[in-house]
Amino acid sequence: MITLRQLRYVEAIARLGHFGRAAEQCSVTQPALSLQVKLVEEELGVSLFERLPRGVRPTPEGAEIARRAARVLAEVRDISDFARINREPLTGPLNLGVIPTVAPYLLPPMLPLLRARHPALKLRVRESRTEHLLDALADGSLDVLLLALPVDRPEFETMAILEDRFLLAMPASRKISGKVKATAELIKDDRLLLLEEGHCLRDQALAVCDLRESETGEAFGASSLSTIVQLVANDLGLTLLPEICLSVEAEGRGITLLRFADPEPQRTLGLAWRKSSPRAADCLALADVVGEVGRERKARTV
Amino acid sequence: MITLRQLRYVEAIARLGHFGRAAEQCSVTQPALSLQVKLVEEELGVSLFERLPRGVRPTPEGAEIARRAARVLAEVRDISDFARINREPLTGPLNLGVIPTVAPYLLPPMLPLLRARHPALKLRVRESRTEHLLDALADGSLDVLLLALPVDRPEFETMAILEDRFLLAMPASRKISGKVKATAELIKDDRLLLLEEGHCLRDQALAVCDLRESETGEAFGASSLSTIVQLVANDLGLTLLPEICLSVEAEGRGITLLRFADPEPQRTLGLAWRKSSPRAADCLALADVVGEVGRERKARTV
DNA sequence: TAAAAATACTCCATAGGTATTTTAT
DNA sequence: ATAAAATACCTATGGAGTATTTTTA
Repeated sequence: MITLRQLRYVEAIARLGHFGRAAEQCSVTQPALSLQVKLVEEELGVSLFERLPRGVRPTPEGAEIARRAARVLAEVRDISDFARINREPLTGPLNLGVIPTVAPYLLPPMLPLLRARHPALKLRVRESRTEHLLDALADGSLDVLLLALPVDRPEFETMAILEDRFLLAMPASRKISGKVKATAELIKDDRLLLLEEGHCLRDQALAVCDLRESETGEAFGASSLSTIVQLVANDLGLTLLPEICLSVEAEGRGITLLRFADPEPQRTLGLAWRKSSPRAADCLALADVVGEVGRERKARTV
Repeated sequence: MITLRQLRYVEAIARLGHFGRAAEQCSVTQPALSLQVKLVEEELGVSLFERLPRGVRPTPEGAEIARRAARVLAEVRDISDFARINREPLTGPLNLGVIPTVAPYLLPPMLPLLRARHPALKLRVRESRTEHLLDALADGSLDVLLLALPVDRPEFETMAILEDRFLLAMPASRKISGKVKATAELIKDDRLLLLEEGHCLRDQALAVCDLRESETGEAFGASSLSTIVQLVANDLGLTLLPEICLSVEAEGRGITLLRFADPEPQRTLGLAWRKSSPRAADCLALADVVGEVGRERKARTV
């Protein structure tokens, strides 16, 4: 019967192409590896490695078996992680991905709070656009994402945390009664400033204004909301801002904000993780922190 | 470090709810199991089972870990299977699913051929409609399907084997010049007889005639092509027949067949299997047999 | 109190280590 | 000729068995 130890050895040898180095990485001697590999080859009745004078090369079957072994080993690691995470949520390394239209506004208050509540957490943050984050989540280089829902990949679990309303930002120079509500028509008569393509916020803003990508004309594509706010302040157009960014981007910047009439357009922020992830408990704990910070941020600005 | 043996024990105990019976199934003594479970619980720091006076119940964490263990064990079994299948394709048990509009025509010639070429193969066949077959393939109760492509599930690998043209079947009483070609219009003026809902052939026939499901009127839903052929022979309507069925269903039955004009409508028959299946080599060997039988059957009839 | 799991203790199979030989270019 | 894998042989860990005790509704 095959053992996990044997799969570890086979995987390491396939990866390194060398019994000696694999032995070192597995913290055993080379003969120990040789023996186990021999046993596996006998048990399975296939030759796993082609022995060359300067190392080994996996046979086609060996390569496939090593790939499968790697999957098995990862899942076994997941079992240990699952147990540890359930024992003590938010400890150890956690790779978090955040979209650029959320990171600058929610991370600053989140990080100290996480540090205080979960001192054993080693958070590693990556900021990137939705599409890249989803790919990284799928291949395991990220554990959990903070982004705008919905996410259409069925292999991911998601959890909505926060409704983030959109407000219309216009130059402060325009005199508007405090009672006026924003509408899509108001925007169509002016120039809508957007983030560059690939930002989900761009697509959401277009949807709010009921515009297709093709109708945007020569719309400038900014790479950050601060840039856009500067442009708006200088009367170069209008934009939509999510409320979580207001305290950072809108105060004292020479812009006026207008709430939309009900139903107010909004995006839903939440977490996403692999359904098979052992860190579901972590995600729930993280969701608490995100929700807390988000609510506090909203309260401050609307 | 956790071992596969421990995962086997944990999985068996969770499944049976009883150390003693699990020990029996694992062919070890109960104390051996108890010890290994204890080691796992210590290593993971989680209690896996709630000990009751008449057996045990998995804790929530224990249940999740047992589920993951079952996955790991299945994948390890896959590794062994993969090796065995590569050593000797088409040996051992293989669960094949076939759609009802293919099974009666390709299986009869396939089975003796498989028996002759792969005497060690223990083929188990299930005949059902596409949807059920796909579900069974997904949950592992079938290993490979013989059906009409395409299949839209990304977790399955498919391989096209055979183009199976459709011919128009009409009552022999109608006098038609041998030169006339069938067209969709010819069918619309008459009554199209179809299989009951759920058969992919029904949908394909509707597509050929450019009809929606809603336009079929009170179309009778037959459960087999032979029934339909009888109806056609008695001048109750027309139907489309795939060429692989002709030698069985069309000879001496009082119907006339009409080829379609180019491009002739057709369905593509092929195999589907889980991408992760260890039996890809089996599938290729099986594809050879299907292709051979299919070509021979077509040659006989067109 | 009775069924079932845990413990105590012994044994042995097997993984691993050291020293050495064989292999392949 | 040389790097690297295979083999020989010994050691020791840990998994399994038998007998027995403890646990819990």
